Amino acid sequence: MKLEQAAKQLEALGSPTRLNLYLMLVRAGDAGKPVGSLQEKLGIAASTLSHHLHRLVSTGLVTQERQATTLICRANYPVMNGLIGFLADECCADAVCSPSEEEAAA
Amino acid sequence: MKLEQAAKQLEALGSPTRLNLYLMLVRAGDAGKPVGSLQEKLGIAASTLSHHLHRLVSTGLVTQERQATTLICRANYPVMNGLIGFLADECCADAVCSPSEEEAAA
DNA sequence: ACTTTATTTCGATATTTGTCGAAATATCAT
DNA sequence: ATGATATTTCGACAAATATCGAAATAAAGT
Repeated sequence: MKLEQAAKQLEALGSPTRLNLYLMLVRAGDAGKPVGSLQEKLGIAASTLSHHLHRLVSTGLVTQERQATTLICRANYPVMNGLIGFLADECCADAVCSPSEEEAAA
Repeated sequence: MKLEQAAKQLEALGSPTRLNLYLMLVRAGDAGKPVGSLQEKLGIAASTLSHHLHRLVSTGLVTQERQATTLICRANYPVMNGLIGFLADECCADAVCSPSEEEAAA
């Protein structure tokens, strides 16, 4: 994964509203959640939610599927795994990340 | 980890400049990097770098230690591990996130 | 075709962010 | 104390973001 892409995804998750939003979708699982239901729970204007959702969707972290007039949103797990992998890999590039260990570099 | 805290850390990493900065510190390992050296490599104004560093430090992702007139910066691995753990935990709350298919191999 | 429901786009505004240069501060050497 | 080096704080400004309400669009039912 490119640094630019990772930064975009991190930025997308780096707002309490959007992180909360994403977690709601994760908890909703495969069924996903319609936009309206998310809006009700978050208590923000529909236009504001649309803006935040767009940011999540544009990074690939969330997908959307139409079902009649409602839009179902889902967390995109592979993308999140890619991001976690990026962090884990880069974090451990030259260093030992487990807090228990201190010296292991060759 | 609280959502608010995780969002702050994600936001801190969610800028190409700061993510790059953090990765430089990770690669520097235990020795860390003085601010001046980081500034030279990044080619940004000292005051701008100071601003970005402050954001990383204030979330706990980076620590600083004075050595005479220079400030050594280091990546704070446990904090990063906490963040990765938060993402992994929340990501897998209700769903199967098998990283084995994505990267395991070997 | 018209209406209803669901969501987005538009325009406006307040806040936050990123950036810089200049001045201030901190630490050490002389 | 004075001077040198390293870094931060202080304004200042442009750009991006978050927010809202109103109007526009999409899809389906009547």
